[in-house]
Amino acid sequence: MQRMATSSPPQHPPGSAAAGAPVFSPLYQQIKALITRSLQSGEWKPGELIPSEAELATRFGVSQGTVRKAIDELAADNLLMRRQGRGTFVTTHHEEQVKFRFLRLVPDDDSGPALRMDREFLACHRVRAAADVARLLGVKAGDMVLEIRRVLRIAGRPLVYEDIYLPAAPFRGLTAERLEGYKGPLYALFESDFGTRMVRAEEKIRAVCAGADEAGLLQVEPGQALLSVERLSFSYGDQAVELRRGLYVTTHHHYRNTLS
Amino acid sequence: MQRMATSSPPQHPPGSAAAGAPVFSPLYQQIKALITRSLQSGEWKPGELIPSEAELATRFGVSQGTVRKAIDELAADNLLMRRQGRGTFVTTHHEEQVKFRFLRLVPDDDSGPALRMDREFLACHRVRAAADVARLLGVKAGDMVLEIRRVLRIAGRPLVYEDIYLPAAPFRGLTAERLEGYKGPLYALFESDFGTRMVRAEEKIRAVCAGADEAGLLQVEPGQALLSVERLSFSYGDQAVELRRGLYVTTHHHYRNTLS
DNA sequence: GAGTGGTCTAGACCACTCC
DNA sequence: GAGTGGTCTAGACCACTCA
Repeated sequence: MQRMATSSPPQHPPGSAAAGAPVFSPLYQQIKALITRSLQSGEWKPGELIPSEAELATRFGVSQGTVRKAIDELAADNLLMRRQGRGTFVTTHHEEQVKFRFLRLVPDDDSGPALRMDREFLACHRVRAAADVARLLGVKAGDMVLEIRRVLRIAGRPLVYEDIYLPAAPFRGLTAERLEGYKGPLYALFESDFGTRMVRAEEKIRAVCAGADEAGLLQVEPGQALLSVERLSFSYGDQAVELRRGLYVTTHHHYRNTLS
Repeated sequence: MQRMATSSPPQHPPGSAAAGAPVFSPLYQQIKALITRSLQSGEWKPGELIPSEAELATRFGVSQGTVRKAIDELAADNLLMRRQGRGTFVTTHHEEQVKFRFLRLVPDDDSGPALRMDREFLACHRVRAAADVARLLGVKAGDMVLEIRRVLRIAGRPLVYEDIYLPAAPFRGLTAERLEGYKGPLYALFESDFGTRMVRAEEKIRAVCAGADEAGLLQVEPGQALLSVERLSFSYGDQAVELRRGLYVTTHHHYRNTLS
């Protein structure tokens, strides 16, 4: 492994990242990129054990400490999971603990046992992407996208209505039947069946009043306040692969966030 | 520095943290605790430079690498800030970049220049804590707390209404006049005048309909949907020191969150 | 007991900031 | 050039898991 030198002319003023300047890149960042590439290419699949630190150090020709630092950061980003004595594993959405990494809605009274969430799929069809959807997903306006609509219920009461958009190409073959038959989280299905792992997401949250349609779907009064959550999810390499527009009923649940 | 041994009887079954078992504590965690204590005691004040890694290593009798790992974690928790070539500084709320660490409301169209936020204080008085407020702040119901009410405006339009509760004791001397005269963020004032640093916070977010009073204060129609944000802020040692109930107008702004 | 990640050390050298 | 944090190495030992 070659270190990227701060090559020849040290002409650019200190502190300024001059245009196109060959900036210093630490070795462990390069290792991190190599590991990420192996994850992306499917060399190590979600849930699997990756080679030991010593093995990777040999493979990349660096010290174990350098591999360690790379893995540290990937673990901090939730791409890998370390387990002392066992090894380092690729993170997966098929795991109890990770189930609520993306849905941040929790019961106001969380003392009782966690209730099972029921899902009803209302639609799953191909449509042409509207301009805003296309822009966010990084496809051309009018390109085909998959649209999924569903309602989540808890103890029979509607809690969430979601409108989900996926680029058609990578999710070819995703049908209503497949959705109905699948038990786990949607992101686990995407991971298993389509090799697309959601790694990161950004949400825009606002309060809106329920319109007639939404009120009907969520069994609330028209005009009731609902939490509107627009989520853009990214896979490896910061590629946007899902747009989700949700309406949450927050009468007995709330969106939980931690600031630090 | 003594390492905490996994003391005598290794009787508890592996993997289970048996009651009161003297668990293994790495050296760097102990160093981290010592540094935190110095921060809490005011030995190093917000904005100040702390001793160099080498100096701390000597003081604590450990290697620089161990101090480094401790500082790494404190920096990740936003308690310290490293600056290559200059040193390590205590984080402070008096800094441009940190201004919006806690207020996550951003304009829908963030292309224009950031607009200045105007503040109007509606109240600042001592009241007896209601049961729920007392519980969250960790004081006894009926104890005195400080209540501050304010409205934030942007370009003259009301954006946020907040009802803030502080335990009376540590904030003795905080008056309406002091609030009016202060330019920076509230958390910067708390830090400078009362030695209380907000380090972490938890928010519960829901959607509510504006009542008559709230609609008046925020200049919206009664019944309009508002974002309700209840924030509990913590200082060093996970001590709750502020409860804030806010209502955000999200017609041209949204709450931004990142999931990973 | 072998293998894994986790901690700790000591030392070298690099990049950055400031005088 | 002195001082700081940032990177990288090599090696020792520890805690944990599993066979």
